[in-house]
Amino acid sequence: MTDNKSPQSPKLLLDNPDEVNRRQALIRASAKLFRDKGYDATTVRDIAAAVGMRSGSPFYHFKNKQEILKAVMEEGLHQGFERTVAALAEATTVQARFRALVRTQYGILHDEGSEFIAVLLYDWRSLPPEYKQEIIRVKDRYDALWQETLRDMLQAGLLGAHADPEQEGASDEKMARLMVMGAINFTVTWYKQKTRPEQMDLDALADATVRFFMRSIQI
Amino acid sequence: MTDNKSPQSPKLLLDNPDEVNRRQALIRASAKLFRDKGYDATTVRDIAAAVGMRSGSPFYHFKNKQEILKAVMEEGLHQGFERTVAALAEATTVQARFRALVRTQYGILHDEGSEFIAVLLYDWRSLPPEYKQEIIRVKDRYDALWQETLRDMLQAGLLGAHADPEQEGASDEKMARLMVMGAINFTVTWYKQKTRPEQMDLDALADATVRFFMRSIQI
DNA sequence: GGTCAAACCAAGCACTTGCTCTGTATCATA
DNA sequence: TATGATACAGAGCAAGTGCTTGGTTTGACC
Repeated sequence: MTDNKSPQSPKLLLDNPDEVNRRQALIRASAKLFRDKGYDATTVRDIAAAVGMRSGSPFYHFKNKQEILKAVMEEGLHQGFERTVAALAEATTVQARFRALVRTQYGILHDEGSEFIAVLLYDWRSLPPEYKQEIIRVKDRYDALWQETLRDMLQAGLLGAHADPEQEGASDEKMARLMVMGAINFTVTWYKQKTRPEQMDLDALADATVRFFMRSIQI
Repeated sequence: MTDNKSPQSPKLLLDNPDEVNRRQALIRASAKLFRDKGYDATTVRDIAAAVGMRSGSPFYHFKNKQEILKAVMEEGLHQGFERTVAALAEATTVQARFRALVRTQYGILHDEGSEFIAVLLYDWRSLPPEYKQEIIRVKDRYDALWQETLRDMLQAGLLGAHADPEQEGASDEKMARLMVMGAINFTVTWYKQKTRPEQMDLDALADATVRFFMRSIQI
């Protein structure tokens, strides 16, 4: 016995303009499943069923399961990059840019239908090494967006222990990025949206995060 | 074909006093494997081979694979709790206790042979819900150790944006813990020991972390 | 109306997985 | 010396796994 369901009716192409590309539907469905159960615990049959396919059909779009994982991560990085660039474009001051970075990252991690980066963080070790390098290349550009603003923050004395003008520099910048992004990214392990009403929403979470990390300006 | 190796020679009981208990050896070996490849990607045969058993033998010590995962996490929390309590006992000032917490947590996460908590963070979702509750109970006591010191830090104005005496309190304390522990715990995704010589060791990493989070004392 | 590619199904293969079950070597104790 | 408990080995089963392969449907285009 293999699959059993009603016969095919491939009219999704015209019905749902959002998913003209069935490949994109597979990526989105896979991201949700990977985020919930993990890459290894998600079977190809799960993925296929989530988009109304049979178990063998995803391999028309991807040559193997690992390429689905890679596609999910790439999708996340590209979406994340564009969202971050757009958010930074609207911010003028350093403080506003920092707040924009934080808020956008929370959205990327926790918005509905945006499970890609969470998968990247969770299932990184499931990705074959040859794929890792390609992803890292995109991730570096992503990190650079943060690094720039954090450097300005440090120089302005808005971050870190004390505003010491003659400090190491690059090492501190990297440390600042790892700590701030670490704290934010780690929310994927504990933050659950829409569970309880008293739960902070993403705006409140971003505010609290900015408040915690950013030093008040010494007037 | 199943396993094939030399016949058994069960003298480990007296040879290796560290692992009088073979169950403990299974837990330790499993922790390493889980940490490397993840729970789902680690087979029972991997675990058995790591301690010189055949594929069916671990089930003499554990009723199923999930109980091995649970045992790994419990071991991690108990070890972590004791290490943390011991470290706090030697620290007197608030700053020293904070530094002790940070340094100990890094050790728990990255010391050789101490992969339990990393597994807890990585493979939490692989644990069946009925087991999760038991673990959470222990984890809460663990978190309380942090909460106490962080509260003192906040009240002394050593943490957070500004030392505002009449602030919310409990909410801030929790946020502080989530941010600080998040940043530290997230190092499991990027910190690799003993790779390159210029890499920070755990002491340097702890110092940099404390420096980043802790405000200098206003003299 | 015939052709063709895109997109999928149906069926299954080869292999792996967690786990069981029976037997057995070892040691402690009576 | 008999007996029971401990701690495995050995063999394998049933279910599930990623993936392949050949055929089928659909819509587009000349």
